[in-house]
Amino acid sequence: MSRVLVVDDDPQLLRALRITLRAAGHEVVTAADGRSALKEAAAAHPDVVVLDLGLPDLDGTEVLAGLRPWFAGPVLVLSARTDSTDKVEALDAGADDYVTKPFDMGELLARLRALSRRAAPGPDEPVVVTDHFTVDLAAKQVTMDGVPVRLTPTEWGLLAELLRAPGRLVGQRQLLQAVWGPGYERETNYLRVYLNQLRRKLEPDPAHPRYLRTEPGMGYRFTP
Amino acid sequence: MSRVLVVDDDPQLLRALRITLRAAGHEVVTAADGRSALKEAAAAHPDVVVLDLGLPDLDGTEVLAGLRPWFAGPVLVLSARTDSTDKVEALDAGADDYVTKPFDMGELLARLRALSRRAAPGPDEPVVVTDHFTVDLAAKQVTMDGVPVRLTPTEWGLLAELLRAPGRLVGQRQLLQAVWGPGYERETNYLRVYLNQLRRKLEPDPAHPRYLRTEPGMGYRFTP
DNA sequence: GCGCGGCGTCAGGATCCCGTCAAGGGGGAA
DNA sequence: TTCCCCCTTGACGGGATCCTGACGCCGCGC
Repeated sequence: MSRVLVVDDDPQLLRALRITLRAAGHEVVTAADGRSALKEAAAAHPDVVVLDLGLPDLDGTEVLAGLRPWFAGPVLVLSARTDSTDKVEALDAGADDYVTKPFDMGELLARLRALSRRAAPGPDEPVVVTDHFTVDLAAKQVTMDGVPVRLTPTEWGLLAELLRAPGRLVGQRQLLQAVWGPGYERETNYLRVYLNQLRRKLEPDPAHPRYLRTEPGMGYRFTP
Repeated sequence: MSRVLVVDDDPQLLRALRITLRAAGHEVVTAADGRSALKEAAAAHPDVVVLDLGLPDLDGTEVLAGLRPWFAGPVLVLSARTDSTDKVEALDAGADDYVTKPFDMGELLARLRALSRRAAPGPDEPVVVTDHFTVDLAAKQVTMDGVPVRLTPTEWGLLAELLRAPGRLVGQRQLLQAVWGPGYERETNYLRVYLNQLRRKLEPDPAHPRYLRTEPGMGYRFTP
């Protein structure tokens, strides 16, 4: 049916999830910590990720942050923490659903079905190539003519959000919310400043953008 | 930001939701029972629906069933029932998320944000093709012979409203209200000006419109 | 033939939006 | 501590977009 990456450090729960998901017709890949989770995700190209927030090495939100720039599929977060601030944090960091432990297996499967229904058909190719520069979303690296280009975290977030939907127009609100978080939807200055910086670093002619184009009054668009 | 339809029979909760959602920058439409929910959904074209399962007239799943054939946006279900079989049932009936009452407002908003993030690539057909031009609603892009055509936000609003009902007549009042908002129903000048611009950009012979036709005294019609 | 309402067309000015630059502040590294 | 990088914020000029009014045309009814 689809490939699921399960990330959890509890071997017992991992085993139970593997059996249940297999029985439901999924192919299962597992990881027990954050680093191997990111590695497995890049290597196995899963359709869905089930992610436990309580990992030994990395914080769950760090894994989410490492995943989201290039992984377009749904991420379902598992956690023992029932506090709603934790939920809000994880959801805003890019999670699509949040289930508290202990949970019912049937419900988990139903939530996965609901998420898969919405699955973006876009190919989550971790590397974007143009005539002038190459962006490796998974490795967080940009190169022009083989020379690496240094981007600040904010520049990177903005670029990643634009590259996730090549050719599609991305509204300024969506960009602001994705990069700066909810509550910054009005700060369109930020977009102007950072788009300018990105264009200076990536565009062959920053005054006449070819890749990072502006649609006045609506948003921005990355055209390959 | 986006239009939310809230369906609940508890006036107090309805009021709280309305206030919270407004504060978060959403436009709010409400309904207190299943039948008016379906009517409102058809009339107001919401982006998201928040649906209480315990309604006086219809069962929540019936509302879902009535909504889903044509409504592609996210539906978040509210319910007092915590049993996981209820959750599975609702999720498999087409709900995208299931929150049990009582719930935290911040969490609800975060879940709505997560759902809206996914909303863009709908399962419906977001591309309209004619012999002379192609309109990609999701990417907000128009092309003629492969060459992109730039439209202003107002032109987009008008075109999108006309394309939502291919072949059907759209009244001027409906167009004005959809694009300029309530209170502009008399400004038929606007329609003349912007229809003119659209025709100049899209029609092969702007003087004799083939796709964006006028019905004198009634409105306009897009004929594929 | 005549008047009238609705529509298409055009152009000008006000307003909003975008690109650009530079200065200030905060946090992390040396 | 000091330094440096990055983020934020404000200001300004130029350009695009929107609104507005005017004019002429056409079809309809009288």
